[in-house]
Amino acid sequence: MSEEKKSLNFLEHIIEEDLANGLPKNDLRFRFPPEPNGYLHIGHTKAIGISFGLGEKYNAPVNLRFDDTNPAKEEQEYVDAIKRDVSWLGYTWANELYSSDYFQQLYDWAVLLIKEGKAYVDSQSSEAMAEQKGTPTVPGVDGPYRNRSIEENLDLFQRMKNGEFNEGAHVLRAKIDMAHTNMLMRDPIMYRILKKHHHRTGDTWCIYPMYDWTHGESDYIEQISHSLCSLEFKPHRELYNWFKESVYPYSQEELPLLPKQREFARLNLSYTVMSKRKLLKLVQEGIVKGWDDPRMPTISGLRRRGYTPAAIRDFIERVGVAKRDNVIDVSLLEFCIREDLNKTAPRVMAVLDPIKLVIENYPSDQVEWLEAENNQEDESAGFRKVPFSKELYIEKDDFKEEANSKYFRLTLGKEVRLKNAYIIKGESVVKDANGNITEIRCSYDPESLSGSGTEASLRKVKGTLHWVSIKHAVKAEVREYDRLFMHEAPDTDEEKDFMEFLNPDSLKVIEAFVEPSLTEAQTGDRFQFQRLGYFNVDDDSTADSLVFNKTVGLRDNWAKQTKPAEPKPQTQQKPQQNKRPAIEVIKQLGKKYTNYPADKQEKVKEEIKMLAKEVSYEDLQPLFGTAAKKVGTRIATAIALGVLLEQGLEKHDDILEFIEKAQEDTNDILVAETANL
RNA sequence: UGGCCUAUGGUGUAACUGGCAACACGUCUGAUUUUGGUUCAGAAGAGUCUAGGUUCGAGCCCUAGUAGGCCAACCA
Repeated sequence: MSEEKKSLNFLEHIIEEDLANGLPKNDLRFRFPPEPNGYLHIGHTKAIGISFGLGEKYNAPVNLRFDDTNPAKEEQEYVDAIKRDVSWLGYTWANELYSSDYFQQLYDWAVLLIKEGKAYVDSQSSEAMAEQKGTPTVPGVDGPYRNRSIEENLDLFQRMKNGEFNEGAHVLRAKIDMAHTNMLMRDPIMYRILKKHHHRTGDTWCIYPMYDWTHGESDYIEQISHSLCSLEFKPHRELYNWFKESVYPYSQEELPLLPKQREFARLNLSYTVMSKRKLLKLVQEGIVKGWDDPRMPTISGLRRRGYTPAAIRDFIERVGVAKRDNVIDVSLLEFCIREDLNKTAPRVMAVLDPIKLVIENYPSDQVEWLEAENNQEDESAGFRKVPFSKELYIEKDDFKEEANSKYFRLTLGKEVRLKNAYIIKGESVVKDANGNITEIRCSYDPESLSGSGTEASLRKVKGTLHWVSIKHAVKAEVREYDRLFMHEAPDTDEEKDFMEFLNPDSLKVIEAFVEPSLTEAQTGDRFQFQRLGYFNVDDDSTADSLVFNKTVGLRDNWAKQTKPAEPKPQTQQKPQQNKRPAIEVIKQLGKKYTNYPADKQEKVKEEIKMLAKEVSYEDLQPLFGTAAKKVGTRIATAIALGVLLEQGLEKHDDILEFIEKAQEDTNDILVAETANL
């Protein structure tokens, strides 16, 4: 009875392999190590989901460890926000820990490293050190303090710790190799003097350890088995290993397990940015109202926007884990939240862009409280009452004086159903002096009440409209959001700053009318405004002035048909394809050539001819040797060759040979293309 | 002119130690529907960056290219 096995991602493969090679399952331990210098965003959720997800999968502890080694940037406010966000997502950490808890241990180990000659105090300016460090292509050179005596190093380091020196006077460096191809191995700094107050250790320390030294050893101290981080830390792995192996002999009795760092590609989401620095800029420049602005990709922003933890976790699951750079389409995130909310959100009626509808044959003073189902996807959701009367608001978009048969909504002379109420027929319109419609007049069929079971009520009409009784309508502010940036990957453009792609219309504030039941709604409550989308009650909402956020719209096939004009944003052009040499493109086009239908082949052929004009004989020549079975490539070569010959290329022997072989081929196209060369 | 990493439909991820490329989103049909939603049925779309090699057989292995990413903070 094997449940179909879910395929593993590469991290799970690594763990399975370690387990198979004898790592006890009980030794599995993970960690999520945020620096408390900003708010968590959806990108972090991936890292959280990976490590906490693995913890859940293998029933292993996951530590929440604050990587707080830089007192200049870190604050308690961020610690609190991070804890709140991780909890909100529904994860439970085994221990709440701080790198700063290990400062003493780190210091003790550093002293031992100095004694072994593996670390030294450097007393140069940062500029001088940077110069000696070299560049990726130029090896570094040793600095003048590199070979200080162990005694001097010990003395200096001790005095650094005691606060005898000013910031910048000295640093402690690991002594590795200034000419190493990995720049991180060129005697990396382990400690710097920082006379700053730390949010946890106060003024106890005036030297603070750097990331590489701290992070790996914190993993080691916590006996983390798999330390998972994003790809940009790949080069750090070598140093991570150097440090941990250097320290291992000191503590192998108490700390037998050496952690293993592995790296995955971080998440990018289309039409937004995903770096704390850039998000902070949006906050500081007032582009958004704060870290929790519903347009922000922060966890707190998504939460305020109405996203659910379940939807976000589902999203992370679907996104997968691998090692290549990626840009996830927001439509996947939207799919996840719709899927969750569709099952759980109560339906209500709200009109965002109202126009008055008068039912001429409905008694002026009559009010009916009609039965409305709260959620047809959830039987337990029950029913509520909505008031109906002679004068209603409907959506402006839901009426046209005349329209073709594809338009299912209200027109003059046609019937539609009012959701939960009656079938109506458009009769006439009232216009102002400028010809704008100010009022729609209709008649209703008193026999057609929803759910009454009468023959009239069962009549099929093509459209159903939502509405709200004017007399009973409640005013509410609705905030509609659009993407923050116009560019799919705003921070990848080489010339333009990401701020240049800001969408000026990312927020639209609307005065809407909602059904009266919504006066009961509490902050955070989520609803489906029928036919419109999902909305939640914003933090700014009060009892007498409701504020809603639009979480996400419903899928809308009608809108797609109406304006297919929206040009597919050009941004999907792969930058690589733009810069690719013509010959490369020709090869690619050729490869698929034989699969294309005839008309497409014509097009591709023209394209190849265009490209061939940029190709030299030297480019093309190697393709003459293309394997016989790769017919497409040979066809493309033939087409391109034709262009070159036309331009006066001489027929070398290898060209003749190529043509000769092609003529003998069984593929008609190839034969035809080479026939008149 | 250096080192490291990556390359599979529009997007993202699969394909157990080589066996004629799967799933999801998106797109497009059709059915159902008192939400142009949901649900259901179906379709299109990749010969796996290129070339060569090993093999009976390569997305997986080897070689050489090409393209993209990361690396020069007393940040993490």
